[in-house]
Amino acid sequence: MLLLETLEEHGRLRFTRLGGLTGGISQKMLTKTLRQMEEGGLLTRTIYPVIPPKVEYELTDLGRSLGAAFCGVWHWAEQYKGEIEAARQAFAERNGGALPEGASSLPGR
Amino acid sequence: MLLLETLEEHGRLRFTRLGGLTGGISQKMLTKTLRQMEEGGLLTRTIYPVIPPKVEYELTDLGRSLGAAFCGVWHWAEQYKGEIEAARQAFAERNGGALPEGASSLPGR
DNA sequence: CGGAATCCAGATTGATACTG
DNA sequence: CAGTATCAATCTGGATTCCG
Repeated sequence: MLLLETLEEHGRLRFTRLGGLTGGISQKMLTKTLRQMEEGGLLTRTIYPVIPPKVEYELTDLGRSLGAAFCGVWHWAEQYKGEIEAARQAFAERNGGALPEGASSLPGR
Repeated sequence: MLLLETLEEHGRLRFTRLGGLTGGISQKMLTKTLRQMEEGGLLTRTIYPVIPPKVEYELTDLGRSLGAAFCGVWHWAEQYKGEIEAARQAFAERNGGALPEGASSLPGR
């Protein structure tokens, strides 16, 4: 979803730039995710046979349509982010009083 | 998403029934996922202190709103399912000719 | 019935080093 | 620059057993 977003916003991008703009993604996951998206027809991968290498990624129509489809979820998350946080607080308070130590159901980070 | 769907369709459901209707989910994942959804405020968990035990799950307004938000993605998947499959075929043919054995990029089953 | 606890194989991911 | 290769640490989810 993040890559979809970045590519929607910036259009055609090179590997390193794409990684930088997306942020917080390792080079390995970037490669893997891009390949998967290419395989699924969500984007095109264009290789320029030059030195140093240059590879550009760009969403296909299919990719853009998926981005559009995710808009609803995107907005939902934005809109109810606070509500979810509140629900979590309430939940933790409800039955989180005496946890066996380090039992935060949601991973830290 | 599957649980969201099932609960949207059938309303208030008991644990075992919910698992059965959803299909293909282990008891462990069912429990875990339901707890996470409860924690996020997507559903309510109602315990009836009877024997044998009886617990019912029902979406909250927040949960239903998420279900609605996913509609776009749901439709997208339905609509472009074939296109994706075709893209994968093309991809496999493009550079899948001489794979080092057992290199199907997508996990089989 | 609705879980919790335990075990474990396999998948995911980050970190690191190497390359044309 | 745009990867690939490899190792190690998690994390995941299924299967199974036990319990009030």
